[in-house]
Amino acid sequence: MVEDLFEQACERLHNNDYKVTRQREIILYTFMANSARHLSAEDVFLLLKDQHSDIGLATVYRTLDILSELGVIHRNDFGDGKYRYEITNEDAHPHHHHLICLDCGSVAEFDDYLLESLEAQISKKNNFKVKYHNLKFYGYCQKCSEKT
Amino acid sequence: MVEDLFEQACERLHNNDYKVTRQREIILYTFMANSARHLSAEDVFLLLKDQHSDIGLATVYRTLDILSELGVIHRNDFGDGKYRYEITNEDAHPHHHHLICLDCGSVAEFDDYLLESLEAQISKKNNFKVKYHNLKFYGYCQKCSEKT
DNA sequence: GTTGTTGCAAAGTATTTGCACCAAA
DNA sequence: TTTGGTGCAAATACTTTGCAACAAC
Repeated sequence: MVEDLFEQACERLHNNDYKVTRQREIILYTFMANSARHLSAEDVFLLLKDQHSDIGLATVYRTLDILSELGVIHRNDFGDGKYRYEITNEDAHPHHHHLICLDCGSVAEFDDYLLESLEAQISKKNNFKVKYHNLKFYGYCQKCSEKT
Repeated sequence: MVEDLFEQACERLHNNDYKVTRQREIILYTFMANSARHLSAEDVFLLLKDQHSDIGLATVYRTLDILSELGVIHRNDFGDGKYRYEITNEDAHPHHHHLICLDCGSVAEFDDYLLESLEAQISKKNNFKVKYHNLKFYGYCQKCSEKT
């Protein structure tokens, strides 16, 4: 299962004339090992610092670009000034959206099940070919609600 | 109607111990005169350049911060690396969401009418106090679809 | 008069790029 | 061997900040 994800990612790199380099493998593994988190480029870089201090920040940025272009990881913008990425795993963790706490910044998730029909309506009404959508709820998580 | 918007904005400034300065008035008028657009800080600055070249870019940024904090304008992030603002006008142009073209970057709008119930569900299920939501559809506008 | 505001230039933050060297296929 | 990838440092893009002069109330 986990190997599948990795193999799939390598295949996509191949198919798009990208090489499977040591750096890309390591970054991929980092995402697989942190599938519950939403990592920024800096986060990834810091996670690598101990074991793989030779990998530069620019390489991390370049790899994140490629992997998200290929759909291997998904790029999120939670409005905190940097992109955050998570590995795409439609089997174990299908398409979902985010609940972002305005107080502590924590990010929770919820499944996406009723945007499909809305997407179809929108497409028709506006002559707009929807490729994907992005839904975010901002508010206060339980912890932060209780503080007040 | 238009004066109302302006008066309301000034009132909110007052109520929050902000002064109603010449610069803030001018920037407000700029938004009212461009209500159909989604202006970045740079856009506003350039619109002012001819008639009001004395207003600095930093002032524009500071004013946009305050006005969006007060809800007079609304801050959007369409993923092109800068924030874009539009004036809030619940009467003439109620709460809405955006269709962003992945090709030409144009932004169209659609009304928001069915997210309310979803919001309630989410709140209950996740113990999360939703304050607001943000829905974006990415895809191709009619023009760009026809090019291919 | 008091206090918040302004313009400017400098600093900050996230990201991208040029280039010589290096490694995957 | 060919072609794309890498690390580094410099560059870029957007935004924020320190500060002395200034304007709203």
